[in-house]
Amino acid sequence: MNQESELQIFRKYLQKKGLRYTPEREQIIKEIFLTHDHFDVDTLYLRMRQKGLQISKASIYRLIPLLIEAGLIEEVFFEDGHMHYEYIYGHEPHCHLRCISCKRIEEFRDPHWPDMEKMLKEKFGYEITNYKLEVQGLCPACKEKQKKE
Amino acid sequence: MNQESELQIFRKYLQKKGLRYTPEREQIIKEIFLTHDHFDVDTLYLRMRQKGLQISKASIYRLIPLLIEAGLIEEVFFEDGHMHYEYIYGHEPHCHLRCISCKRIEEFRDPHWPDMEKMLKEKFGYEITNYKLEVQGLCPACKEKQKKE
DNA sequence: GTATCTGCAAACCCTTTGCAATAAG
DNA sequence: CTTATTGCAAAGGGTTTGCAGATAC
Repeated sequence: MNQESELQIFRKYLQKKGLRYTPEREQIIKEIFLTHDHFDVDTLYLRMRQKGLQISKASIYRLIPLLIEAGLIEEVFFEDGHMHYEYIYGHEPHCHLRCISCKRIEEFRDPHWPDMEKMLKEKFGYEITNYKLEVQGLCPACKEKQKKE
Repeated sequence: MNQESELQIFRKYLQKKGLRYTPEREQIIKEIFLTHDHFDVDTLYLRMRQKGLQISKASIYRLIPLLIEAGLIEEVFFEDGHMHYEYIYGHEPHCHLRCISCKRIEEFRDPHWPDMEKMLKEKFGYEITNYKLEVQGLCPACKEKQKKE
């Protein structure tokens, strides 16, 4: 569950695919691993630049599909014209509750998911690969603000 | 629940906002109302052109936020580089199960949602405006195909 | 009459891609 | 040594926007 083992998972994935483990890829992955927050390409890129790491955006864009296929990150939502990702490996699956006003995000577990998954398998015959429950609303603070207006 | 009443809902919405009910808007809305399928801007635009309706894409793009705010349509998912919408007014809320291979979509009800909504309100104090449960997987047909390969 | 709406084309922005040089295995 | 990867800059594609003329109210 430490950083070493996640890098190793990715190395194995690359090996299996005949792809290469480069310093650039290692730097990007380490930067993603640093936090469990959601991220987007531009923010990640700027964060790395500020640290003096010179990585091109193209390399980040090219790495993302690999990380998704390796099961390390996931698309979480599309907002403000670009995709947002989340580093998921080793973390319990969770859902997102977003405030439509201040964009704050709360995470929560869906206790019903195992039942739902079973139901979907039985009813539709699908092999489920992932699920995403996204709830939107007004957080308490923004609800207050609206009242005052 | 018929077409007339949905148009009226939209007219009221426009009136309240000081906006105008134009023939172009009416044509676009009627076209969206024709089917309950998911749609995207380009498909809608081409469908209208084939019928000889001359509407600019800009007008469709400008109308969409209004329809969402009026509660008539909803973003359902972002795929293949563009957003997909769904006409929701008067329809029971439902979730989507998508095949990652053939892109087929099944709809289903989430029987646990009322419980979840209650839980989220109590735990986080949010006023919930909408939710989206999106499940991905392999449909039975695509599962068969993969076995053979 | 006034403010909104339209179509058009250009601008925008995120993402992808072609290329020549570089580097991993 | 072969093939994948890099950075760059240009291209791509969906969406937004500025504008001038038209139109709803």
